[in-house]
Amino acid sequence: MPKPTDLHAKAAQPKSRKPSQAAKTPTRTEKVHEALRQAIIEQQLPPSARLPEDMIGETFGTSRTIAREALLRLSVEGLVDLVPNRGAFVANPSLDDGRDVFVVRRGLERMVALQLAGQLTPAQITELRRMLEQEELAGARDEREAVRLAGEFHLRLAEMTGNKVLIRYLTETVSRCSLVLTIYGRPHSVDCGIDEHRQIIEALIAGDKAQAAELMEHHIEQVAGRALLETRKPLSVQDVLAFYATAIARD
Amino acid sequence: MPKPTDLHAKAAQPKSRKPSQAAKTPTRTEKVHEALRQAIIEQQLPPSARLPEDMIGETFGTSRTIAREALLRLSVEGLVDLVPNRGAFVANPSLDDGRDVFVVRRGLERMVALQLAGQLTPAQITELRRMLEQEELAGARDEREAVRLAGEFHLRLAEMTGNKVLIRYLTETVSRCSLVLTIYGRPHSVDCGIDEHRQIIEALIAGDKAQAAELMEHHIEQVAGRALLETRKPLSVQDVLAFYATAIARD
DNA sequence: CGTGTCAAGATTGCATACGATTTGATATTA
DNA sequence: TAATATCAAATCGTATGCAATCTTGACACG
Repeated sequence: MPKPTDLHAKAAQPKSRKPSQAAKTPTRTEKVHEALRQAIIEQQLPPSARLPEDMIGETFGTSRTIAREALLRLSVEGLVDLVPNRGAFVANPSLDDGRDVFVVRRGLERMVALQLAGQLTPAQITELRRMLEQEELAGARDEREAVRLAGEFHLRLAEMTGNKVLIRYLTETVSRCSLVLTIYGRPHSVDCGIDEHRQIIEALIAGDKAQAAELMEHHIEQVAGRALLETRKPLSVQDVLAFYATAIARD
Repeated sequence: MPKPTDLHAKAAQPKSRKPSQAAKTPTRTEKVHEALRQAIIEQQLPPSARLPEDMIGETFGTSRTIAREALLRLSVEGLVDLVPNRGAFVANPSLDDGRDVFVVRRGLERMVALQLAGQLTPAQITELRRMLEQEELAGARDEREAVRLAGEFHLRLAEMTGNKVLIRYLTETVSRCSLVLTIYGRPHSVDCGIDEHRQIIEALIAGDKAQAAELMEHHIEQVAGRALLETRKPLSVQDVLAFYATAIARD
């Protein structure tokens, strides 16, 4: 590779307006991205559904360019499969893929717990307690809301670490876990045991790192177990075929 | 939000050609993406360097469209900062950002160790041993090569878990760690202690999960420590200003 | 009746055009 | 001189067009 001397621009400081920029990012791409994201994890779009750029553009009143960018972002998040020259599809992770996501999520949540134990501010504690109440309130009544709140809880914890990388990865894996659960989970049992959440908070407040990490891992294990261990639902056609395919592939 | 009933396409199976597709993905976007990635983590492009779409397109003989897509991908990897209406810049993570990346990487590497301990096949073991030899060989002589091999080692371990999510996240964090080290590390000390690598492999073979995890975490800690603890290099202008900015922002 | 071929249609890959935004320099004014 | 207004250059945001590629279904053939 030739040294791209052309690219050696002088290092200009990108006016890092970290404090101010937070407010606005309502770019059209973001909008479409978020909308699709929601649609997917709320099961409005079934796994493997086609997502042609044209149609998305039309639906949102923009051009293919925007749709394309949103799809690209979704594909790196793992919510969309981008097949070259074929188009975009809502991801349809195999059971194994699902397990992988949960494994990583468990590890990430463990990091959150370790980092937060004994570090919560009073304000954060009251906020978490309030979220817990809301969960209880919605729990019995509104299924969809309960699921949303449960996810929110985990995300909020991640945010409290202040670790941007951790936040992004956890956000992604939570989304993907939702998708996996819509495929393999039972029709929305309350995915998160509220009591488990409470225990976790207590451990975090107590500052018992080991205990908090343990509880958190166990909690995720539970959620995963409810869905993935019991292979109630029939496997998708893809899974079945994939099984035979790999069996055959052994040369 | 109106229910996008239009989007309810019938679920078409995207011919998941998992076995075959692995070979080809020489799309132009990928090429540019990879080239820029290399250039960045090999310090050919200094942090905060401008990366205008036009210029990149010209340099690689394609249009802005390609450059744009590559930059977008790089930005989600955290190697590039994308400032709306201003353009793309090589990322210039702050010291805190750097620490965050290392924290997450440590956790991810721990997952790798836990999952691999006692699970390595004989073929994998010999491969790892061979890599170790190569590292020793290059170690004293070629700095750049040594760094590359060290990264390779960690990536290869991740790949052996077979966990796609873990692989992706670790790939990303390794890249970002490289970038951080180019900013805050001393001019390329051999970033990975080869002996530490050897110990890790032994623990993995022995199947001692706790020991392997411990060694791995310690190893990453070492690498991070070599760079981040000792704030030898002066902080970047951004860091300094950010410090004063937050001091002032306290209203 | 199963299979191979091929053309039409659908959809993406990529390039290009044009308006919008930002920036920095220059001119203007108190 | 210092502050401000104005303008031109650079660069991005977005839409759109055309060629390349893939899919599908019809049709001929064995």
